[in-house]
Amino acid sequence: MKATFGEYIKQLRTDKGLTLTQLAFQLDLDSANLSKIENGKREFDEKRLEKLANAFNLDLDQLKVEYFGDQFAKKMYAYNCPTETLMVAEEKVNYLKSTNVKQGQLKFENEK
Amino acid sequence: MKATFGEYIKQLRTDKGLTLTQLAFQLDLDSANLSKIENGKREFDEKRLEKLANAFNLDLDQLKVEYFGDQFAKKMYAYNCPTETLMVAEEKVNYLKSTNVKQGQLKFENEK
DNA sequence: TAAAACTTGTCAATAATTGACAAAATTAAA
DNA sequence: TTTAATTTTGTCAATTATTGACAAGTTTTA
Repeated sequence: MKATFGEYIKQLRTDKGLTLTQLAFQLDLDSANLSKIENGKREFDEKRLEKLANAFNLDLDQLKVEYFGDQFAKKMYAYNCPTETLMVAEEKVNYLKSTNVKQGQLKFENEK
Repeated sequence: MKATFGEYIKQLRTDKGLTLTQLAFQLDLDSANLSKIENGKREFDEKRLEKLANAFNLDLDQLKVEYFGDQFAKKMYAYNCPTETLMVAEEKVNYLKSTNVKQGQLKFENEK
């Protein structure tokens, strides 16, 4: 397993024999900044997930799994959260789905 | 279950018969802003989790479960992430723990 | 109906993220 | 080796997001 999403991208990129510049172009990103992302010095912005999926012909859902799984894990690790946290997250997301909360009602929804 | 962390705070607060002003003071927060937090119009800042635990004599770990569980759920809901995301998160956090990544190595670690 | 409690709106101040570029370091090719 | 390509690192202004603060409104309660 790759520890970070950055390493995951790097893997994809090198497997396909792309240079940073080439991939960065597809992601509408500076190659220097892509390098930082790959090396965990910057975050990959979620607004580029779709472009990333396109670049490598990946399933967007699978990419979300990798991306957010990584985000959550880092948070958990940084804040030393009990594993239970993820169970509660699951309950809550089911609850949200079941109540079908309107867009914009939750603060998070405002994000792009 | 409470849908949001804000509602959870409100519950705690009203159960204890505190006013917004009283709790806000303990959290070093403006009462108007606490109101927004309770109503999901603002995020509760993680740096105040400890104060919140103190105010209600709660276990900090349990609070983290509620807080981050809520955060993750909202993200998942907003971005329509597959449930699988949480499994991957669990794997990854275990991986991080097992490799005992040094502080500061991960971008996230820089946060307070 | 007056006071207390709560909510909402706004905005400047602060903080975080981003894009951009230069320059170093590393790697690959000739 | 030299040279070119690639990658990494550092920096910083610009953009964007979050926060604290306060005023003004509404709702609740005594």
